[in-house]
Amino acid sequence: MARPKKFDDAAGLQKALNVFWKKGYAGTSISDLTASMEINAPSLYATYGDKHTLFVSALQAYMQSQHAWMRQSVGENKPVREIIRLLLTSLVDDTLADPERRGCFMVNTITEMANQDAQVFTIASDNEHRVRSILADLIRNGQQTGEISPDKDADILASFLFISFMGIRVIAATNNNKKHLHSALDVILSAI
Amino acid sequence: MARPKKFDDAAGLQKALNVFWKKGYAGTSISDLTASMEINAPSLYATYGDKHTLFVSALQAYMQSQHAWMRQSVGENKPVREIIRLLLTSLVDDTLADPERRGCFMVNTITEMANQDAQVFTIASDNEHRVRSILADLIRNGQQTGEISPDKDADILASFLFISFMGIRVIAATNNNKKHLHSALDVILSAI
DNA sequence: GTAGTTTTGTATCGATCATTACAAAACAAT
DNA sequence: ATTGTTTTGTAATGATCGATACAAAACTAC
Repeated sequence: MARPKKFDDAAGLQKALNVFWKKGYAGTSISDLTASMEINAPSLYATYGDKHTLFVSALQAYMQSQHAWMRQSVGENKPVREIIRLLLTSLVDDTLADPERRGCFMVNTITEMANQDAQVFTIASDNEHRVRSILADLIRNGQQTGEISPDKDADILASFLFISFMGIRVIAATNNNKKHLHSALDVILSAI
Repeated sequence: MARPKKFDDAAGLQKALNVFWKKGYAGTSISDLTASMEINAPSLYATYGDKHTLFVSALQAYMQSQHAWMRQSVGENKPVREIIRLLLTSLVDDTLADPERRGCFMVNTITEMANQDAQVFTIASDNEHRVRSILADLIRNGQQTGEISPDKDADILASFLFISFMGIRVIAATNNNKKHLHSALDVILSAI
């Protein structure tokens, strides 16, 4: 019926995501994208729309993978405190393991664009609500099992954890002392 | 001896800082800068060097003002816990008070450039060391007065606080619920 | 007022930006 | 083999990018 595509849409989106993640929105050119995705500009525009549309698609794909990781971790059959520790430690370890030290694509996008781009702002707000919700459910879970004091406000604790998540992602850009960061995680856990 | 300048160097640098703060490095054009600073491109280049040099100057000016604010707060004759609370609350309040919601210029710069720009990386690392040092001294102070347990590691607590600082700056970009954020500060303080 | 010095304004440099016209190419259906 | 459809590659669009050449302008010193 027609000439077949020689590239995979989802794989191309992932390539674009990696470029945006490394260089940011304004710092990424269409040339950067076409080079990494190994497609021509017309194919890029026909498949993904313009630069901003492609960026939003990449950001949403990233967000979904993050939520999936978090939900999977939260769903494991382990003590709640251990799950929180695993979330924190793998956040540190994964951030330090990236040879390009790109931090968190969502954090990078928030600090670059949330104050200028209404669509990005909406996505970031939505992300915050969802992550806080997942964390609050986890904490309520721990309150039911007796691991966490029922006197504490689960929503507030979730916000505290969310702040810690964001902070870790920023710190790990300049501090790669894993032992030291892990010690800081103990302090975070002591507040839960 | 020569034609006099019609603008103030320091004021121009502050204008440039505000533009970079709002739009980021890659998102700011020379036109943006000359428009805000109300000077011509040749004057800009003659006075501040090229775009990157000007950016670094702006970043260092911002960093120094932040350190000055922090040192002044830390030096006040108040209980240590109260000082920490004041640091945290004014961090939240100031971030929310900015009508442009620009967050923290240092955080924005780290997430945009620390993985790509060696000079920015060095400045960010230096900033981290200095701030952590100020916070660690403050905590050791509190340990001497008996406000903070001497069993705790002041350097680790300082890192924890630094993480919280960075996280707050990111969160406040999408969450402007002051009451809720202040409640999260209670959790932070409970860990000290 | 003239000479010397530095800043200013204008105008422009080549390079790159995001985006698209257009036609050749590659397939399926007939 | 021809037709119809979609993707591809090439090439180019006007706009803007960071950075500068050049000369008029504005001051001081003499």
